[in-house]
Amino acid sequence: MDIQQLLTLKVKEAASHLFNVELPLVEFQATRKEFEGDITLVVFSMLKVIKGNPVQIGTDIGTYLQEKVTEVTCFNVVKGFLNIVIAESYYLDFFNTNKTNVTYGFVTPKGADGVMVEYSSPNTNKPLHLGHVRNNLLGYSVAEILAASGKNVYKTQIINDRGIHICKSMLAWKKFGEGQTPTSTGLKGDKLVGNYYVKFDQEYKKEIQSLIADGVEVEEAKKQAPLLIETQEMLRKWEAGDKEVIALWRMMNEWVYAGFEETYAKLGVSFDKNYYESDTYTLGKDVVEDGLVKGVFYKKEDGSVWIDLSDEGLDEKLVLRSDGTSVYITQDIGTAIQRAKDFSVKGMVYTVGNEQDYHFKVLFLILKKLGFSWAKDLFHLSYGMVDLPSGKMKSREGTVVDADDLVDEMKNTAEIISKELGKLEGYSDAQKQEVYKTIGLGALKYYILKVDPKKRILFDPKASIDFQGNTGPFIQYTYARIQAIVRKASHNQSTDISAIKLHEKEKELLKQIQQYPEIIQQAAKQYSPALVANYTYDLVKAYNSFFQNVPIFGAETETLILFRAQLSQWVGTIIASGFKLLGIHVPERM
RNA sequence: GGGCUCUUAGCUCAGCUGGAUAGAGCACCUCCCUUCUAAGGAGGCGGUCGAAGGUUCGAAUCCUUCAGGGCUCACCA
Repeated sequence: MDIQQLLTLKVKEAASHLFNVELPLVEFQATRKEFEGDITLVVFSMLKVIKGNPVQIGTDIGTYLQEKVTEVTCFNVVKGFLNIVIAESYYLDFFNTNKTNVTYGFVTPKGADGVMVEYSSPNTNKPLHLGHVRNNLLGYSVAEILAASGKNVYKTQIINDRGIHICKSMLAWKKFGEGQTPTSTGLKGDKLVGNYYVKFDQEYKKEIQSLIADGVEVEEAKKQAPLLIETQEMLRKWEAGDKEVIALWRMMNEWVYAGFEETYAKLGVSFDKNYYESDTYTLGKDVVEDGLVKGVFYKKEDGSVWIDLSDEGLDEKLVLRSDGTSVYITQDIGTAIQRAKDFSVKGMVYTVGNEQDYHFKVLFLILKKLGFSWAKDLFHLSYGMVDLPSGKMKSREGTVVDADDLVDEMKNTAEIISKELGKLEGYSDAQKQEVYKTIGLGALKYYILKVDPKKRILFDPKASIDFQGNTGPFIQYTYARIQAIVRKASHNQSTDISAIKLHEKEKELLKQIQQYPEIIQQAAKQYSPALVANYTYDLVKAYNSFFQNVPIFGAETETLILFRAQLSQWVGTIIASGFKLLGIHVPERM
């Protein structure tokens, strides 16, 4: 039990003892710097239950706490705030009992409390770009955070490997590709296929122009263009299982998967299971039948099936076309049910951009109406778009920021700065490259994850990513600095530190560390890596201030040296732990 | 037009269920490397929290209206 929990109990006890009332909630906050104290009870919020003068009430409760709680040494009351001073022995105890606990802050998963996190879910017709990068980093990090908070987590993606858009790149390759392969061109498979997707669009536009020149109306020209007709024909063949088309589709998809694997490895993300839309796109139809029987859905005269959500403030939504084929949401219904069977999970998290907010609202509602008990535990991890200074990324206009290029660029920048500073003497080239990669990726990941997922990010590839201030490298640097201390320190763990007088900066650090478990829980509850990022930053700021103002190896006594070195080491461990939750590595030197 | 969402310092962002004088970083200006890594530290400058009302002991936070930005409202995915 931490001090806040203990005090909460005792304040309730005081209220019932002194004022004969039951307190519904007790509100604490950190004491502001300008006042004496460690933790502050907000008396104002209790006035609804306890009538009287807040200063008097605060004083009465303070007196009670000082008498009954050994950790409380003294207190003061300012207006409606009761500032409580906690004994140093409490912080030293906290240090001694937790400093070597490697899973400090983590809750071990128990039982079948599983949750599935879906993220990435790319199309196989073009390479991953900046938008996917945000998606991947968010999904991966949320999965890590949920796992740390005590859940069994399964990471998945659903690969959109079929449909008219996939046929476009296939057709373009067939017509204009001249047998090019990743091996023959030296291109990554996803890049090669992406080029043909672009090629399709170019040729398609040419055909439209020439039709228009022949006097065809614009809309009509778009429909009549031979390339489009051929693509539609190809899709029909694919659905019919045409051997030649399927073989082409398999081959090109394999190229893309190899390319994606490379990018995922570069980003440091991974999945426990992949789903493929080509396997799942027929799912959900039987559920619609089921829902019809239950009266959740209804059929219109033309045979199409709908759900009426106007009671919920939404519209009517189509779930099956009049020709009996399924739409996007039909598949999602089927896939969700499939997954609930595959892994017996309680919750599912969908990492998908906020342009699909409405879709997921509808999806979750339908699943609830169909009566699935797990439907209440579904969550759409909705995030804002990543915009460029020039506006939205458009693949057709070539303004996309490619994921691979971006990572490489970050690494190069890290390399340039690192070489200027020249702190890696003695490292082999391979070790140096590893450090550059760690720093470059750290900068990118932190930059994206420190922002609240809901907010959109304006990304300026040239100016956005810094290496100073509230950045990944700043935090990594602090870690590297601490490791220098750890290397130098003696590793005697058993010195009695109970007589130490804590420095203000040390106490500050211990208070910060104490918050870590709660931060993980909050971040999990809110699905927000940003909370972890900002916490880590605050911790590092507090450490740097300590580092610069308090001598470690120059301390007066051996005990003090050891304590400070161990405290440093612990801070380092928590930095590494927090960063791991963000999917960011930390370097031993930089 | 309906729905959802965002707007905090010149720029990028914190600010958790309403709590003390709204906080960081970047940029700009001062200082600090014969001490453990200066990718650092100490300080300064900079704010009518988009606007106006309301709720109350107290509002950046909750409610209403308005302005501006984004997304969305397909028998596309």
